[in-house]
Amino acid sequence: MMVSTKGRYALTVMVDLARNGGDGFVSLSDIAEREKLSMKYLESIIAILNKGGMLTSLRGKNGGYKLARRPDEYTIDEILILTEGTLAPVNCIMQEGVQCDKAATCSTLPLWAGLDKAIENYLSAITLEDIIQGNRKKMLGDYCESCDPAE
Amino acid sequence: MMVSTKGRYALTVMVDLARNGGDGFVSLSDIAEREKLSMKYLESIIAILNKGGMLTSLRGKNGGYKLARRPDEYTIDEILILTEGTLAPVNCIMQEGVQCDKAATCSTLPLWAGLDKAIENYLSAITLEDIIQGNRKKMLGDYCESCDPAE
DNA sequence: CATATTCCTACTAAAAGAGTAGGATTTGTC
DNA sequence: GACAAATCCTACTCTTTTAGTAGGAATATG
Repeated sequence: MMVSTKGRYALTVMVDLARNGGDGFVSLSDIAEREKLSMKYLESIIAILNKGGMLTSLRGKNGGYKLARRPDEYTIDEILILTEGTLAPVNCIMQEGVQCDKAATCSTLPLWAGLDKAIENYLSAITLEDIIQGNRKKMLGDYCESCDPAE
Repeated sequence: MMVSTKGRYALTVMVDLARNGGDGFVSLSDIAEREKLSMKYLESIIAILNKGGMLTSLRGKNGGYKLARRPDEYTIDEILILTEGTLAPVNCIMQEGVQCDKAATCSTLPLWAGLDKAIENYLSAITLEDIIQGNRKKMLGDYCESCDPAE
């Protein structure tokens, strides 16, 4: 499993904020209730989003969170990488510098690199806005059965 | 991480067999030595490949394993699904029947479904033969720097 | 000052990941 | 028939990750 509940719930929170945010701040308890998720757990997840600059927050009564940018300015890629740490499908493909010592001669490495690219490709082409618009064509591509054939 | 050492080593074993197999049987100790992997661990991995019909085996002295088909008849997809159980990037996208109870209204589900398809698409288009041929163009696509621009 | 909120640290239980250990069984060779 | 080399099989262990929970401090509003 590449994306854990951490990344999934983070995305859910972002979508919820995009939908229910508007100008004001949305409290975490509201989000947790709407999405039927543990507020305590969401706390730890939203902290990552907040520290990563994805949100702005306000403490105290009537406080809460709101998106730092417009929904179309977030790619799914960056949300998931921030919360999951990496989206690499294998350990071979982690950070820039350090590589497996067999990397130079490894015949399967190009496969993993290609898979990594395919995933990044897909997830960086979709934005929060696409999700709240329900842009199934963009998300499901050729596999979308309920998409208008004309674009 | 979507693919663990189990899937990675399984692929390594398959590639090794494709390269060093020929007609005869190759012993696991040979493979482990060549690939510098724990033979005991490989034992449990190759058992999955064997039971899954990917290999034929011969017990006793001079025994070993060999591929059940030609290298171009194995997709990477099927090797990894057999050994990993699933390649689904999230828990939401597991088996056919059972789904999350929020599936009907979940706005992020199409994203996960699309990601799943993108992964399957990539991995089912590549065969063992592509790997042993070092077909970087196919594996790395547009990101391949050392690929011939003409085809 | 009471209350609703974010913020912060620490803890825990279960599952998955990455092997190890030991031996039973089979088969070819001397 | 004994031996050696191999697959086959069951069980165990240690570590890391996952998925939370618990409790309280800091802050802002009415």
